[in-house]
Amino acid sequence: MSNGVPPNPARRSERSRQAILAAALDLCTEKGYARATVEAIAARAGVSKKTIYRWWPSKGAILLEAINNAVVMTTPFPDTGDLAADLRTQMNAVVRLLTTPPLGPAYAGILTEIQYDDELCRAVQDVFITPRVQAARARLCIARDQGELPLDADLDLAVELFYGPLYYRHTLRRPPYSPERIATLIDHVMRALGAS
Amino acid sequence: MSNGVPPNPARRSERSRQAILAAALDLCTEKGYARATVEAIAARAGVSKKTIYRWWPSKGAILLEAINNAVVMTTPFPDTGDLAADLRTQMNAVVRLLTTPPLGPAYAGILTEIQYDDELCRAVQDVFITPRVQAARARLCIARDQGELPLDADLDLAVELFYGPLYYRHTLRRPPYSPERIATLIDHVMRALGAS
Amino acid sequence: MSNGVPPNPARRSERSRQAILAAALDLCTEKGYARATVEAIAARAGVSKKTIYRWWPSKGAILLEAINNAVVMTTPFPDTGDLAADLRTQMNAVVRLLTTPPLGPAYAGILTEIQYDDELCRAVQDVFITPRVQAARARLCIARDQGELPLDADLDLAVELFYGPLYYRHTLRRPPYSPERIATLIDHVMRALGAS
Amino acid sequence: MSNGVPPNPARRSERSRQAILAAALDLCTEKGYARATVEAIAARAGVSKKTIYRWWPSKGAILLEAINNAVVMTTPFPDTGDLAADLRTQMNAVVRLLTTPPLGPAYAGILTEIQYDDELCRAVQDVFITPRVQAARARLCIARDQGELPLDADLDLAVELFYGPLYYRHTLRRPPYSPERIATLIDHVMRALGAS
DNA sequence: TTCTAAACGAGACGGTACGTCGGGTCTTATA
DNA sequence: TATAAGACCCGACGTACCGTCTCGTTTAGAA
Repeated sequence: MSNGVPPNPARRSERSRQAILAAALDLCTEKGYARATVEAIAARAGVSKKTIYRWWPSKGAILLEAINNAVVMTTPFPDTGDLAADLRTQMNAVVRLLTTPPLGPAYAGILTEIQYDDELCRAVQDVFITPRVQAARARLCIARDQGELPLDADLDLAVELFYGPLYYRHTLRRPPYSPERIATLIDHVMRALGAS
Repeated sequence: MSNGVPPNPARRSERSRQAILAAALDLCTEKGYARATVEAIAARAGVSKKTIYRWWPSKGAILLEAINNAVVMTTPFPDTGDLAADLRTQMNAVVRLLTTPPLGPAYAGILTEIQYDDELCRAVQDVFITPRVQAARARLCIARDQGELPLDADLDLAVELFYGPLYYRHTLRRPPYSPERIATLIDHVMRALGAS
Repeated sequence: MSNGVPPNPARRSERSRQAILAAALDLCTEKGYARATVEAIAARAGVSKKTIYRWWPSKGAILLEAINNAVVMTTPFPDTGDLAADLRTQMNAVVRLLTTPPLGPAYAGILTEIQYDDELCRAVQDVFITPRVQAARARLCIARDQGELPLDADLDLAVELFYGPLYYRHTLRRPPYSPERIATLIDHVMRALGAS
Repeated sequence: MSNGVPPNPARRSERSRQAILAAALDLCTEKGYARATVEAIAARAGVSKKTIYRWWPSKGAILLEAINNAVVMTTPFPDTGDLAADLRTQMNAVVRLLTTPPLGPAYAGILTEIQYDDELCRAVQDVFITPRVQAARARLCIARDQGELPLDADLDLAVELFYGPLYYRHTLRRPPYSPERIATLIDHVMRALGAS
């Protein structure tokens, strides 16, 4: 399936790479994930399809890189010492990621693609999901150590109780959580975890 | 863009309809949602593509009907008087729906399709999601009236706390909830809601 | 290929027959032979496709009947005693048949259809071509008997020399013969035949 | 309706082109013009339909090129100094073209297609008909200059008197001219033109 | 005059082919 | 040797008609 000889990254055109990532995000925003075809991305970026397939295995992979590029610098998990406040910050950011251009359509598209593309799924887990889940869990761990959560709190379940409803709404295309609703959600889950 | 004349349902071939629904589910199971093309469904069902497009606007619509056909008779929301037990029953059924052939692949495919297809999205809401959400909510309502939940319990949030984590796992392709884990989840959410 | 039981002509609906013939000619004129589909003819005539296929084996057969209906009463081969004049009359009529609505497009279409449809070809020969060729030959025969042509004139060749150029222009879609040009053509052929 | 960008002929695959032309002629011979569909040609040639539509607007255009390829090298209008003999040679070749595989079915099909397809008609005129008509006329011109025909001979009419009957027989699907009959035809037309 | 078998309108059906689109691979020329 | 350009094979799309086949509903000839 793959080429015999992998390309030499040293000779890669950074100019093309940036153009492709930008074109991919733009097209996702303008026409939606499904119509942002590799063909269209190549045309928009002024790039050959071959160049795209040389460096990425699929459209999803391009957008994963594009999103990661954009998000990586903006969102370490906050730690102000107030767990609920930090969760509000973070969860609102997730809702924004799921719903707001330019990243929203791209991320939503990736979430559909991983249902069919195992390779992409692995990549998304590795570079995107797992680190963020770990970060969230680590923040909860700190909160527990500082007494904001009981010692026996089920932190893995906690993560899913916090984020599950957000993804539930997205997957079923219900209206996204408002900040107020997120606050309510956090209160409930904290209570579920046995917080004071 | 649309048809001139809508077809006459009275003259519809039930034989073809059944063959199409069965072929669609089978192909979804065998080759996955993406490869279950309209072309392949038509061939498998021994039916012309025109017949498919006469009655359904898209592949997703076929599978929605197929799933609804299969599920409608098996799952009214149970009411044994024990809310937690009923939730366990129901939520395990949802996990099964999301993961187990022949319906799993089809339902998963539909959940991706509604991200792009507004008409299908509306149909899925109307015939599938909303009735089931309402049924769940109604069951919680009964539980509240019977004192299993406090009078001020936020039932809408409750639904999302129960089902959110299930869809979260599915959307991110994490391993599905086990029955034990579901029990734990239910315990936590009951506590979040302030159950005794 | 054919039905078990042939239909009973006594019970045939004359109303439908007329509507079909008219619709076929109209559609041929409006959209051309190729777009005058059986489907469109049925719709235009307010008639079921089954009714068409019950009485005609193909679109070409409909139009053959339509043309024959229209032409049969207007054109016996003229005989004024002046062969050249009669030929002018007749050949101008042929050019008109080949070029002028409502019969032109239909006849042109039939001439293409007989290249592929042997049954239609036989029908066209029997009901249309052969009688007219015979009539022309008969007229030439009379002319020969009356001394307008030599006794040894090759009448079969004559027919083809008269009509051949007309069909040549039609088949190659060159501009049709003008009346003047027809006169010249007749003069030449008369000379070829050895007329005084 | 038309394409955005015309393809670049320099990059064209000669291999595919040859395969397509050969497949088109073969299928025409084997199954007839009507059944030689673009789909079948593509399959036979081992080529995608896209490749066909990239370079030809229609099936007729393919066969026009195929025929022209095959005929161009074999038939300049002969000039042995004996007009009647040259006409015999040439007209027999035309009868063969109209009746004999592999070119006969293809040429016959094109002659029907040009009745509906104006673009193809223009192409056929330009690359096939007009040059050959001109060549015939030029040969007659030479004959006239050399005294084989009178100075005032109507050469345009002559061409149509020679070839008209051939096309007449073809269009009406009468049996093709035999060489002997062609000789008789030529004699008559020469006399019509006033040859000595 | 009534009955009844047919022809009828409507149009759904299984097919074949259409012309288009995009995927992923491969070739050619340029820098 | 990576690139832009883009032709290539392939598979699927959604549409158009084909000719066949039910369906009720007229309707016209025999009873």
